[in-house]
Amino acid sequence: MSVTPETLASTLEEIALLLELKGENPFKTRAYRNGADIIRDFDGDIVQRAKDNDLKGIKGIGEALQDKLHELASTGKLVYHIELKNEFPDTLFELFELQGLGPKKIKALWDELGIASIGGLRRACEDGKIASLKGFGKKSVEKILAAIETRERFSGRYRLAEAASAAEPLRDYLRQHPDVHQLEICGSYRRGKETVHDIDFLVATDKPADLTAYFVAYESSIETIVHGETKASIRLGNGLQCDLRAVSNQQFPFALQYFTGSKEHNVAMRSLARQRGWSLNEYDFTPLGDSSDPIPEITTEADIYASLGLTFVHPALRENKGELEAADQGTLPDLITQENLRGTFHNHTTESDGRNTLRQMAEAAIELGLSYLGISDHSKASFQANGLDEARLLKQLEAIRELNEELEGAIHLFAGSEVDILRDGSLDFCDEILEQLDFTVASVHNAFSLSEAEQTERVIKALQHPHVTMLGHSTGRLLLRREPYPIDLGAVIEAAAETNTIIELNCASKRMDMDWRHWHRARDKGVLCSINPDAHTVEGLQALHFGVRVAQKGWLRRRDVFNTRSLEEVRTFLATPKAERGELSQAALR
DNA sequence: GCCGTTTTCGGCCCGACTGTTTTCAGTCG
Repeated sequence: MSVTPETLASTLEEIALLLELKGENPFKTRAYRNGADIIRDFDGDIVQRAKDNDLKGIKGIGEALQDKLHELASTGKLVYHIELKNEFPDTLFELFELQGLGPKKIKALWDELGIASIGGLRRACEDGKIASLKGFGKKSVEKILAAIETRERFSGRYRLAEAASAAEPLRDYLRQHPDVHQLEICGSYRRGKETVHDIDFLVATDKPADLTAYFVAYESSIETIVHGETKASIRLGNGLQCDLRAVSNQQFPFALQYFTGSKEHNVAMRSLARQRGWSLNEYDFTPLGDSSDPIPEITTEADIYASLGLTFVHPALRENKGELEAADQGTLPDLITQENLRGTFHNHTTESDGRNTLRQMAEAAIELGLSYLGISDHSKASFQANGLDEARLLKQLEAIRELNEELEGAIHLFAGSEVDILRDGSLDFCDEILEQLDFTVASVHNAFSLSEAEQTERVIKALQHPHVTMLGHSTGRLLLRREPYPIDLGAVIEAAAETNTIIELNCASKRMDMDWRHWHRARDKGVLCSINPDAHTVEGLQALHFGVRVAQKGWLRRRDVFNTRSLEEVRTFLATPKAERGELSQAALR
C-alpha cells in the first residue's frame, strides 16, 4: 500500500496515544500530535519530502520526527511504532471513544483488570469489579455504562444542516431568558464546517448559574453531561451534544473569539498578542511584563483583531490557512453573502427522482426571491433515478418554455440536464440534443472504483466538451457515509480553468462537494463557482443558505460565484460559445 | 520531542467540572 500524508499523520497520532498510555511526558506526546497536524496542513508533497529526507526547517518537525517520517515514507513502516503497538492489544483503542475515559483511566483498567475492549469493560462494570478499583467508584460505573450506550446509539458527528435544525430551537429557547444580554453559537458551527461534533452556545449574563440551570432544564435534553456554575453540557434527542458557557458582558467578545476557534487560529492569535506583550485567553488581555503596550478597550470581537493590527476575520475563515497574514496586509476577501444570490442551477423535478413538480419548484424559487432557476433532471444512464431519455427531455424542454411564458417577470427557468459522464468520459446525450438546452451539469454517478488517473481523465474529458456548462458534485462524497472517489482535483481545477467550465459547489447537506479546502485555489485560477442545491424537493432549495457559508469558507467573493449574476448576465454568458467565455468566466482574475 | 530577541536548558495553555478523596487527579475543550 502506498504511503499518503494521512498515513504519516495518523501514525504520529497513534504514537501520541500509545505514549500517553505509557504515561510518557505529556509534552512529548503533544509534539507527536502537533506533528500530525502539521502534516495534514502541509502545502506541498510531504510524502516525497519525507522520502527524500528533506523535512529540515519545517517548524514543529525536529530531528526525531524527521527520521521517523523518513523511515515511514521510504519503507512503508516504522519500527518504533510497531514496537509500541505490540505492548497493547489493538482493541484497547476503542476505549478512547468513550466520553470520560482518558489515557490514565484506560491504563488503570488494563493494568489492574486486564480490560482491553468495550465488551470487557461492560462485563467488568456489571460484575462490580470497576467500583472497587482505586480512582473509580459507583458514579464511574454509571458514567461508563452511559457512555457505552451513547457510543452505540449515536455516530458522534452531524452534518451542518442537521445540527442547525437541532441547535436553532435551543438558541430561541435561550433567547427567551430575561438575563441573557448577548447570545451566539460559536465553535465549528459558527465557522461553517460541513460537519460538527457538538454545538457551543455562549451567553453574556450577570446570572451565570441561573443560565446553566435553565439550559439543563431544556425539554428536548435527554441527558445532562455536566452542570456547573458557568458551564453546562446536555445531549439532545439525536445524540448531539450542546455546551453552554456563561460569561460577563465584558468577557463576551473574548469568549466569542476564543470559543469560535479554530484551535489553530487561536494559537496564532495568542502568539500575535504575545508580540504586543499581552496574554490572550477566553476572558481578556493581560499584560505579560513591564514592556507591554497599554491594553485597549474591547467591546466587540472586531476590537480584538483591531488591537492586534488586523482587520476583522470572518468566522468562516478562521482555520489558520493564511487569513491572519491577509488580515495583517488588509487583503482579506469581501465574502459572498446570501443576499448576493440571484438564482441557482441543478434542481430536480418529478420527471426524474425529485418529489415536487416543475411548477412547485418554480413557485418555491419565487418564494425565495430568486430571479432564475436551472432545471436539470437526470439523464437516461441514471436508470435508478428515473433518468430522462431524449424524447422525455425534449418534452420537458417544451414544458419549461410554456411555463416561462406564464411566469414571465416572476422567474425565468433555464432548461438543462444533469447529464451522466459515462465511464469513458463521453456524455449520455449526443450533441444534437445537448445544443438545444440552456445549460448542462455533467456528473459522475457510477464506476467510482476507477483509479485516480482514470477517474481524472474521465472527468477532464467531459470538461473539454463544448456543451458542458458545469461539473456536478466533483468527488461524489456523501458526508459521514461515503468517501470521495479518488480524483486529482488539482488537475480538474486546471482543466476547468482552461475550458471555461464552471465547477459546482453542490450544497445538498449530505454533499458539500467540491470541498471548501479547494475553492481558494480554484478561485485564483479563475474558475467560476455555482452554488447549487441539487434540490429534489422544494425544501431542498433551503440548502443554499449552507452553500453560502461553505463558499465563504472557500474565500469566495460575489464575483467568483456565477449565480450571483443578474438574469441578463447569465443569459449572455450561456448564449456565448464556451470557447469564447474566457473574459466572462475569469471574473476572479480581474 | 520541540524550540530559542528567554538560544542548548527549561518551559511547553489552562480553567471548569466531576468524582473520589479529604486536597486533588483526570478529562474535556
